Formats: sequence, structure tokens, C-alpha cells
Amino acid sequence: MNARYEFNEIEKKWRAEWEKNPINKEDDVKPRFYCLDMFPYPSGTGLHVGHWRGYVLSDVVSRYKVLQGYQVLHPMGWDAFGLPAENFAIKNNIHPSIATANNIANVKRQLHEISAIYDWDKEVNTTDPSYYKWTQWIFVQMFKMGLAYEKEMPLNWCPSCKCVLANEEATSGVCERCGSVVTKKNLRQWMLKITAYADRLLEDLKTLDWPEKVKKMQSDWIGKSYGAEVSFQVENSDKEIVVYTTRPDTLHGATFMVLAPEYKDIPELTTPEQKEAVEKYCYEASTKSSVDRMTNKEKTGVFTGSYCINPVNGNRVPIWVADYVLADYGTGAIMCVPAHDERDFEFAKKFDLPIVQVIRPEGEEEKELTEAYVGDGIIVNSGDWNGMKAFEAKKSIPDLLESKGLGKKTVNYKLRDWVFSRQRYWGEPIPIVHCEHCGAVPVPEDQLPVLLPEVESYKPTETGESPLAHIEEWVNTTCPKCGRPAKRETNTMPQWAGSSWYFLRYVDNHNDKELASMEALKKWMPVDLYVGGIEHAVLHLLYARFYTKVLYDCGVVPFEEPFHKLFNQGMITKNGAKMSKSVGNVVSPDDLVAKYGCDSLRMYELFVGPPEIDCDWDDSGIDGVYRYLNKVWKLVYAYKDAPVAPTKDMEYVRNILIRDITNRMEALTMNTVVSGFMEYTNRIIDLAKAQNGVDTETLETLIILLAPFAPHLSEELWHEMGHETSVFAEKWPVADESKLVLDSVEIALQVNGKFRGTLEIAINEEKEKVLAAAKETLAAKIADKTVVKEIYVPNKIVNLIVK
RNA sequence: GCGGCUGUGGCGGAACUGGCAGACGCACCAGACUCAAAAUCUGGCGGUAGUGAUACCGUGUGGGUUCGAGUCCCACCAGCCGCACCA
Repeated sequence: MNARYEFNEIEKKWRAEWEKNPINKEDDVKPRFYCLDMFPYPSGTGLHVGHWRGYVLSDVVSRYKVLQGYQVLHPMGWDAFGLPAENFAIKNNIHPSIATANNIANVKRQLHEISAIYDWDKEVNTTDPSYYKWTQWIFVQMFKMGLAYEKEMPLNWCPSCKCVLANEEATSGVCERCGSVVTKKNLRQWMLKITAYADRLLEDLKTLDWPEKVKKMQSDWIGKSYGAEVSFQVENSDKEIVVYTTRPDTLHGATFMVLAPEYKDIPELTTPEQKEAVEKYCYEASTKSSVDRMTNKEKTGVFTGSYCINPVNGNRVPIWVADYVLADYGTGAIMCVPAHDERDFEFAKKFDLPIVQVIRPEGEEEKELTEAYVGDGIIVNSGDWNGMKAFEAKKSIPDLLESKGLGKKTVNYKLRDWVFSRQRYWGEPIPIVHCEHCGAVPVPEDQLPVLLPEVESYKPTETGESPLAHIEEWVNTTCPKCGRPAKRETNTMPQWAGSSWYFLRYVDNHNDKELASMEALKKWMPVDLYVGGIEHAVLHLLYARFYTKVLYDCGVVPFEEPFHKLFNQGMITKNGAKMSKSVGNVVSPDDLVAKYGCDSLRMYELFVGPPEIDCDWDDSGIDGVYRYLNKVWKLVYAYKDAPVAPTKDMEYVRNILIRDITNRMEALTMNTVVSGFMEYTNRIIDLAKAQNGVDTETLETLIILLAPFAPHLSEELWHEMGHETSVFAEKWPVADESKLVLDSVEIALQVNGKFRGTLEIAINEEKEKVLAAAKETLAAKIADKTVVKEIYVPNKIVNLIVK
């Protein structure tokens, strides 16, 4: 054995060996564990130390599970459709598939350098026709189920990507990918009816072992609310306006009504005198970007000249138009109760509309409101309803209205259907043929995949037309139903399409008959641990859950939720900024591997901080773990050949090491696992020096425990200990509780709650003896005082209260 | 604006159900080895006062509960994240 830790040699050797003889063999007797990373987009920049953080974590868990006797599925693949490859293609006139293949090769090389135990036979690539055949197949099923439909409507349009965006991609009115301000464009698009699954997507969140933050973000995004639709008769007309409200208890206080500028009946509701003003207002609203509409919160609006009748008290209610009402939520019309809604209050003040208080805070007198009161209270000024408790009435009134034919109980969601088509080249073609006679016809399943054709220009157009639209020989086809000439759908799918089901494909990735066999799905799914960044809290994770539920409904998968446990690793920044090529702050793992070795970098990635918290990268800390691994090497080198019999003290340290490392592994608090290793190794070294030797079991225990973290070093040391087989064939040790019982314990001594020293006592010593000993030790501090109270917590603390 | 999370040395961070705050590591300082440096090893390392044992202060701020609070409760401040007029 070399006296020095030659990581280069060792890592090379064992990497080659593991590639020949994988440590994670197929074995149907063992229990199974599916540990999944969010698969990467194979970017030209390659991986940086931030990517490694998640991959190391999942690899450590995978190896830990192997040691615990599981058969582990830990696959990797490529989310390879998408804009960067396409933009690169436009710039350099290289086919995206070529750039993608190059990038994959590079990233794969980097992944080999962390020695993650990926099973490359399970690799998937979303751009591979044998993969996207099934992405298209799923779309066809959705079409047949009525979940995929076409619609023309104003959509989020990114002027920079020249492409429509889903609502999830346009939060805050800004393009999720490039940060451009999103505008609206009226286009015919394919939509997926994710709203049909809103309730199940919300309800099933409860069953998931996910960070509460992510669950909350999803439930907020779905945005379920309970309320009522109420019909208001328009004065001197047979028209009705239906509004949605979550506060039907305030109905008597509705003093005006506001319609969204896009509300369809506005022209008929507008009086001739108001016509010009209303048309002008609606036109201006239509030209505003959603960012303007959001940031400019100053209320604006215009009166239509018409009135409707409040159904519960017969009052005349003026009808206004204002852009603070959203056209696509609820009915696009609201009743306004300025006394009890902040926005309505502001509007009423600005346009001098009446404010009628209908809720009085309990225990307070009625008084003039200086701001909207939105809390609970007693209903007043509301006829029969007076005296009811508002928040209780809120639940019962919808039924009351329903029985009188004035409205009905309703539920609403913020979630909108998913805009699913994109006007770009590098994506899955949507497998639909448009026929003049038959309408939209899905490509028959035996003709899938619809291959992405070669194209002369990848450039997106200003008009919202896909680059595929110009390839006539591809576009022109025949209708699968009637055989007459027809045209192919030229939009492609969003990048989310391929990533919404890839976790299903890993379990049976060579299957050309179905997307995955029921048997393989039952065997592996759902994913036991899913590791990835928080940025997908709503997007990918919501879409993947939706896909899974759809596939469950068509009997293709036997479960409703794909990811049992989710772990979000924190982002790694450099100088406070997200690592990116354009900022020039990318820390590449390659150099660090060369300098310190893969094992050191793996451990440092975990040691930088709590794994779920963002942290700033600093190279200097890696010296600490590098020194630690050297220490372990020297420890084994120094003592392996002359073992001593186990001592009581050493057995204690060994078992507490096992216990703490295991507990911390289970909690995924990886930074404390590493510090635990350091702490207990220091204790082993001190003891070894004091007793002039270490027992073999202690050294071997340390080596096995360390194996998931520093696999090469551990494997080498394991063989140095004289073993012929892999350390990963060993069993993760279990702490022997009997060795953790101490004879004596050091307790803290306090006087009036202040720390005044320690005392060594026999474990579970009698109270009287401990107190006597404590008083003796503290004699000088309590000499001229009287002890008025004695507090004794067994094996922990004595606190003497003196006067 | 609403909601959530987080505030501990020069830095990253420990502290299980309230019980010796600052584990572990980085950086730094001193010493050993060396002609010297690097590497390595040993020791020190929250603040103030004192030669010293020691004393007092100290986990964002202010209150409270408790024998005892980083940990529990109330109010506030700061930072980060999410949502963005969803009626």
C-alpha cells in the first residue's frame, strides 16, 4: 500500500472496474428503489458544479441503497429538444441534431467523472424518434379523449422567441426563458385540457412527500376557490349578467358592476351617449401588455350608461367597464361591494360610486369606512340576512340563491388550459392531419412517429407560422380517414412534452410495442426519490403529474402520482450570481477533479451547506475534505496491519458513528453527514493513538460508511484490508445500541440558570448523590447563599437556585 | 399588496423532543520540521475587562413564558423566494 493517497490512479482503476462489473446488478429478489435526477438539457456549456450538487446527492443515496440491499434504478437521459440547440443551428447553420449529439457526448463524459452509477443501458433521449413516437402517441390518446383541442384566442406571445407561451411560462408577464415582456397575439393553437384535472391535481398533493413550499406553489397555481354565480337582470332588457363571487354574503352591498373590457356583450350594453368612450377604453385595454396591466394598479374604467338590478334588494346597479377585471376568470364580470373589497373600494372612491356597509365587525359600532373591511363580522343592512355571521353565511347563501333561482353554487380555478403548440422547428411534430372534410384527424398509431423533416431554414417567423409550414412535400399529405388531400399540422410540441413522461420510459426504454410495459411500471414506479431544482415547482412537476393522471385514465399506467418523494437541491451561485456562460462565472468541475479527485469534489459538493439551501461557491473549502480523505488514508495505512482487540471506547465511537451517519442519511442532511465523518474520524484517530492501535471492525465500518461518498477511496481501502470483492457487496452496518450505553456522563451545573461547571457522574445516579456532589463542586459559588430550589434533570443538568 | 422562508464568529455552517451556543470545516495567528517555501504536524481562534484563575456581555430588535430560551409565544426590523388586481 502506498503511503500517499494517489487519487488519480485509484479513481481510474475503480471506474474501469465498475464499468466492467457494475455494482448494482439486476436481482429480482431484492427490494427496489428508483432514484431519479431531473434529466438535463445537454447544453453546449456542459455541466458546472451546481449541476453536480444534485447528481452527487442522488448518487450517494443510490449507493447507500445498494449497500442496504436494494436493487436500484438510477438512470440518466437527455431533454434534448428546445430552443438553445435551435438558436445555435440558426446562427451556425448546423442541424440541431448534430449540435445536440455533440453536447450529449460532452456532458456524458463529465458525468462519467463523478462516477455516478447510472445505468447507461436505460438512457433516453427525447429527440430520438423511437422516444418521441410515444410522446406523439400520448398526444393522440389525449386527442381521442377530448383533452387536446384547437382554439383561437389571444395568447402569450414572446416577441424574442417568436413563439407562444403557456401561462406557466409567462408568469409576471415575462417570458420564462428569455425574460422578454410578453405580448398578446390572436392565434389558433392546440390546447390541453389540464383544467379537467384541476381537482385531482390539487387533492392528490396531499398524498405526496414533497417540500411544503412546492405543494403550496402548485395549489396556489391551481387556485381553487368556492363561491357563487349570481344573475343580475339588465334594466329594460331581457339580458342577464352573471357574475362570480366568493363573497355572496355581501350581495346586498353590491352597488355597481364591472365588466372586463373583452366582455362579449359590451356593445349591446353600451348606451349611445357612452359609445365613444367605451370603445376607446376597450381598444386601449387591448393594446396594453399584461405587464402594464399588472404594474399600473391605478384604477381606470368607463361607465356603459346601463344599469342592472340587484336581485336581492332590487336596487339599480350601474354597469362599468374596467381592466382590473380579468376576462378569462370566472364569468368576466363582477359585482362590486366597495365596502368589503379593497379594489372595489378604490374604484368607488375614484368614480364617486356609493359605498354601502353590509358587514359590521363583531363588537363594534357601525361607522363610516375609511377603507374596505374584508374580515368576518355580522351582516347588516341586508334585509332578511341581518344578524347572520358573514363567513358562515358565505357558505350557506349559495344554496339559498340557488333555491330562489337567483344563482348557483360554483367553484373556480386559476388554472387555465395548457397552450401546447409552438411555432418552432426543434420539437416533436404534432401528429395531426387537417382535412377539409374530416377536420383534425390524428395520425394512425401504426404510422407514428411523424418524423421531423429536414428544413432549409430553422428561423421562426413573425407571423406565428411554424418553419415547418414551408416544406410543401411534408405538409401536403392525405387524410388518414377519407384519403383526400390534406395538410399536416405544422406546429411542434413544447419542450415539456418529452419531459412530462420520461420517467416512465426509463423502466422499459427498449420497448417498441408500448411506452412501457405494465409489468416494468409496476416493478419500478412510482419514483422513490426525485432530485432536482425548485425552478420546476410548477412547470415540469405539474405537467408530469397531469400526464401521469391522463395515462392512468387510459389504463396505461397503474398509479396516479409519479413521484413519491421530491427533494429540491439549492442552487449554487458564484459571487452571488447564477452560473452562466454569458456572465462568465461558471465553475467547471473538470479542473477540480483533476486537482483533488472526484471523491473530494463529491464530498465537498455535499459539505458546502444544507443541500436544500442556495449557496455561493468557494473553491477554498475543498481543501478541508481533501485533507480529510488523506487523513482516512493515513489512518488505514498506519493501523491496518497490526490490529488490536476492540476496546469499549472504540466500540462506542464506532456505533455512534454508524447511528449518526445513518440517521443523517435518512434525513438527507448531507452536510452534517460529512461533518459527522470528520468529527468521529478525529475521535478514532485520537483513540488509536492513545491505545496504540485500532480494531479491524472499526476501520472496515468507516470504509463501508464512506463508500457512498468517496466510492473510489473506499473501494481501494477495502481491498487493502485484504478483501477480494467490492465494498458495495457489503451490508450497510447497523448500530449496536448496547454499545452506546455509557457508564458515566458529564452533566452541566448551573447556579440560578447560569453555567458554572461540569460534573462527571455514574449514569442514572441517584438524585440525592448527584445533588450532594453538585453542591460540593459548587461550594465556593454558593457559600454565603441559601439554596431555595434544586432542579435536577437526570443525566443532563443540575440547577441550584440560591438567594 | 398578499403568502412563504431565513436571520448564530472574519466566512460556510452545527446544536436531537427547551438543558454546557459556536460542533465540523475554511481563513487567520503562533510553534515544530525546513537553508527557505510548499506540504504536513501541534496549539490558539465570539466580544469586553484582567498577568491570572475568573467575571460580564453575546444567536436581527423589543417584550413575554420558564429554574433555564438560538430553540416556545407576541410585536417589530432586515433579507430572500413565490404570486401579481383571480372578485
